[in-house]
Amino acid sequence: MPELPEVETVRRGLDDILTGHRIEAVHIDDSRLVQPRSSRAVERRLAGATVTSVGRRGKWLLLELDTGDTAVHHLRMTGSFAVDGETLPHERLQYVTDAHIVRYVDPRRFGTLEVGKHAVMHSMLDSKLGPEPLEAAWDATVLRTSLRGRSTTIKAALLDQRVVAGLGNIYVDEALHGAGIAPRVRAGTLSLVRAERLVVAVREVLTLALDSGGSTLSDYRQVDGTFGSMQDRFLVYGRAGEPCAHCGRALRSATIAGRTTVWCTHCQR
DNA sequence: CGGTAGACCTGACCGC
DNA sequence: TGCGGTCAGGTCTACC
Repeated sequence: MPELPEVETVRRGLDDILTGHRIEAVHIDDSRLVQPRSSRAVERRLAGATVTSVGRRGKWLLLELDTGDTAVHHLRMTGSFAVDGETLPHERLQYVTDAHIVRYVDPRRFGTLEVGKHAVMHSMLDSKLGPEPLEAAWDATVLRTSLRGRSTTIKAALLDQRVVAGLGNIYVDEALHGAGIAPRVRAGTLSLVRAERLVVAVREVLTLALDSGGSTLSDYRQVDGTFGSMQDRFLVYGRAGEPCAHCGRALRSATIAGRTTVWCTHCQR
């Protein structure tokens, strides 16, 4: 589920709830969650720490702690957080703070939690992630440089977190539609003009999604329990066979880069 | 180097 | 109602 807009929405919710508060206890109920597996050690390591900020890098959430540690969550497909209330189905972890109980829920248990020293966690993320798409440092020239010589499709390239951090299957399809670029275009052949259009389209769709509180499909919701509304604004994702919003022709679907991909064969070249 | 399938899990949904 | 098949927002690994 969660791509950059959903993870950023969760970050803002967690920042409001956790920053400045002391973690009294952590309860982990999923032997797969912690990497590398030692739930009890992580529970002990986090207990007593105060959260100094909640950050995000790509699709990763970072709880910065006054102990010098960073707790790094990845939600994968179905992870989400909720605050207070009753125990939820598929609850895998609780942060019990001096003010709230923060619950991590993940039906499919793909999500991960890693805890380590601040510098270690940040360099781990930097080693696997490219630039943030909403930061000015990422532009058409940077994008073209990262795509140079790559024969793979633009769809696969945008899903590659080393090219740009935070896009997933939904927002790649939406951005390619916005930019008028077909998903099978060879990444290394993108002209500067088209790269500029793509950067603009990525920023537009991510900004719209952030303003909508993210997309709610089945699992995702905001930390306060409210739903996002970006799913109502998708122009291509989940709309195979429906008319293109621009030209009215039926949207086409195929598997590209191993993922279901939807696009308009007329508007996207 | 690059690409694609398979694995990791569970639930929802569809057709019979 | 129940069963089997298919699909899902992500990433990593094995293999060609």
